[in-house]
Amino acid sequence: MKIGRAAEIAGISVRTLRHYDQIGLLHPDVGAAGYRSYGDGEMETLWRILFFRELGFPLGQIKKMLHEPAAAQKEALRGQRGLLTEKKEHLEKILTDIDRILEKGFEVNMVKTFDVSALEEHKKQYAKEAAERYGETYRQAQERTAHYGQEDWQRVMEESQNIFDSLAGCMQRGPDAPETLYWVGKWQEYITRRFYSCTPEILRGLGELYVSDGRFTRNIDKTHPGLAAFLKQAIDAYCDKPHSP
Amino acid sequence: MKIGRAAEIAGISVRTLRHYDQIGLLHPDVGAAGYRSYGDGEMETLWRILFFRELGFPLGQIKKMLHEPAAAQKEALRGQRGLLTEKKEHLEKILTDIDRILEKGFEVNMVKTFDVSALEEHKKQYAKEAAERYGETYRQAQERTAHYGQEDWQRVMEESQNIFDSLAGCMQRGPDAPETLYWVGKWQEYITRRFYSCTPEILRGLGELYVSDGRFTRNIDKTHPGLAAFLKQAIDAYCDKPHSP
DNA sequence: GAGACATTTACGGCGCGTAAGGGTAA
DNA sequence: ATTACCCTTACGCGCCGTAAATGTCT
Repeated sequence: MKIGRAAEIAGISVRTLRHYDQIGLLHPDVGAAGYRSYGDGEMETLWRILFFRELGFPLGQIKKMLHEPAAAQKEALRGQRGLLTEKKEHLEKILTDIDRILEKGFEVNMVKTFDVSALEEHKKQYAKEAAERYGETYRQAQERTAHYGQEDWQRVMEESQNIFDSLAGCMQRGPDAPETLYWVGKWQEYITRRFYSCTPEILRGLGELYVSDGRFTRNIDKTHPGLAAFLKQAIDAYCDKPHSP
Repeated sequence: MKIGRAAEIAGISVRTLRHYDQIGLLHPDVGAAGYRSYGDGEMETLWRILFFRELGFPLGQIKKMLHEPAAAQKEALRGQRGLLTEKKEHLEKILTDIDRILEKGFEVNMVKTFDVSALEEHKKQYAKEAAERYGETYRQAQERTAHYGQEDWQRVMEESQNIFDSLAGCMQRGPDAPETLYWVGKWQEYITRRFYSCTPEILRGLGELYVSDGRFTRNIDKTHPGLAAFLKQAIDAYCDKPHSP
């Protein structure tokens, strides 16, 4: 079978078949004139290649998987499942953002500053069980913010801006200065009042997020460059002191 | 502000900023020495660029959107929402496939041959309301196949293979030969018995899917090249005759 | 003059689509 | 000789990471 017919049967393009030959994914027999020839064996392999491709595997990995036993392939499937799940969750988060913007206006985007959902995401890398503990907190925030109107968001953001301004004013005093710690307390109180019960543990998680996740860092550093890093240190200092509730 | 500092504050790489300059997305001022200089205005623009980037917009589109009014931007957001929703649904479908394979084994993949969920997907392009009508059918199939074990699937696939073999044998007689129509009827009956009530309308939809969606075409043409196209014609002939139930 | 910054040019990676230019089979 | 295939080579897309070679500020 020549390449055109093989492509037609497989429902893919000739270019694709040549590409697979080039990257060593599927080498057909080659006749005297240089024509590629696909037999039953090649079509069977091609079939499996396209099968994995539909499941979202990159071609490089398919190349490795082809000659592995079924058990190893299932293992790869589990890995793939994890990857795709992450992608899906990421998309869901973006979709939530878009919906919120369409409903409440562009300004509401600052919500990210206290978004625990990203906290789950981040924590997964360190402690897997931690991820689920924030589920309830997340729902709490979702419920409460659902009732907020445009004006509420306006106020919410003013408040956070005030605290950030104050914290920025403390940056020379150091992250463990009494005044700094006072404003960290205010921040914790603000989140608790406006969104969800912000425990020291969650607060610490948010602090880490502020420096490790660009989206948060940007939001905080926007008006006061360097504040995110400072705030993280201040939060750590605050949580290490015995006076947190 | 020089490029390094700007990148640091924005939480992105220097390379990214230069890239944005190169593609005309964000032109900073340039000093005598060729150094790029980012002022408040540029940082504000950059901020908005990154905002849209987080929402999954391609840079090219961001470039256009930047100078549009908020209303047009919201319109773009709605479009983006649609795109991302499709991507998400695609991922969900793959995830379903993977789960089914992990549970029932690789062989079950042939299920696609009568997967109405893809039918929804396809119909969307032609008639939007049609999409929802298949929701119930889909759930029906989900429920019934949930109880199938490995052996059940074995039999299910043997049955479909038999019908396909018979249909392939009819290919010379033409798509409207009595024998062909008989086996089309068998196919409809088979789907109804095994998965969901297959109305002529759904059957017709499946027929179109067999030639328009590569995944289906491949599954059918695998053993009998050309059968997919033939089956579509036969289904059309069958549904045009008054003898369908 | 050393070191930390800045500059430019350019390849690579993914999965092919899409020419451009030319050989082969029936 | 035409037509319908086949071949190779190579650019392009999207978004930068990662050199490499060189200039500028303090």
